[in-house]
Amino acid sequence: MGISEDLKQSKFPSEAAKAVVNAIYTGNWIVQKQQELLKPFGLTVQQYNVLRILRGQQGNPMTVLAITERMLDKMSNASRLVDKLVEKKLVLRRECPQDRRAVDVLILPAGMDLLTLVDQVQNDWGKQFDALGVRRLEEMNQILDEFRTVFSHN
Amino acid sequence: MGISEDLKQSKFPSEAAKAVVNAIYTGNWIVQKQQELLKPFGLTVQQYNVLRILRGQQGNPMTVLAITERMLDKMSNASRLVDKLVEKKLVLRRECPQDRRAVDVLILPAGMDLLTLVDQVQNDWGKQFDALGVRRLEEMNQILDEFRTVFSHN
DNA sequence: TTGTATTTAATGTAATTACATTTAATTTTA
DNA sequence: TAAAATTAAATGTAATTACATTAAATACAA
Repeated sequence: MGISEDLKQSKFPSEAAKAVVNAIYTGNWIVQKQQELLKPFGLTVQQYNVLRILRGQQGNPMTVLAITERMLDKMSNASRLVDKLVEKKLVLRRECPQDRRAVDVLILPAGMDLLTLVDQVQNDWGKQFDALGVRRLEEMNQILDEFRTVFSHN
Repeated sequence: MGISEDLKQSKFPSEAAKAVVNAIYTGNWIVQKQQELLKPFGLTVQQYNVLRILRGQQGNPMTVLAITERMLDKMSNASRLVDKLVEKKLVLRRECPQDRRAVDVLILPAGMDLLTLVDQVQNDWGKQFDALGVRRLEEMNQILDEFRTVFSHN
């Protein structure tokens, strides 16, 4: 039931190559599930991610740059994501008084309310991973961190 | 140097929630690196992935559907990816004689040659993961497989 | 100060992706 | 067989993403 079966690929050039493929595949697999869950709420995964980041600031505003630093996908355009969320009236955008180049973004009550709804669904889904046990999940986090930090010198 | 620092998020609702975020982040992190490496060759990550799948068939043709089954991102449109590869003259598309609904796709010598070039760069990059040790990489693959199969009953 | 460099965000655009629909071929069923 | 259902791929489209450029504000250096 591993990656070999999922991708119908019996062998890999190395265990490292397999791990690379496995990590990408697992990430995509999760994102696709989340996408499904978010669809009824009219949110993309990226928009959801930005909303959660804003909530994490407990009502304090964040600049677009600060949001980008916390995003899972560094490539995506936070400016346009915020645009969409403003359109949906889930967040507020206003000029930052300290630095007029920057823009403060704040989550609105409607955004918080939507997150509350979405979280219920996402948490129900995520709960199933508890079956792995905290010990095993810690191990997974540890190993993924290690994997990325092989490159810390780059 | 873990996920907490990378995303500047000090705590997570649960170890499972952290693992979900970590898996997505790690997958994106790898894809971004690959993207960079592929750029000089004019290939997207998805196109590269399709080429490798075709090479894996050792010269045998594959239908578009068979390609889709092996793709890392099941969502993407193999038909259009093949289009791009045909445009670049890296693969050949022809009607499948057994089933005229289907289409056979074959990698061309030019495609193989390009892969050889790209592989050198990708392998150099991937080689650094060997520092983790085969044992540790096996553990990573095992744990990611487990993570996905918590849901095998869905 | 003034000119230069840097920072922050927005924008233009081309390409890609998501998703639904269509077309054509094959398989199943009545 | 003929009609209906299913399968495989292509296509239309709207949204999103990648990436370069621009615009505006601030910081820095001569």
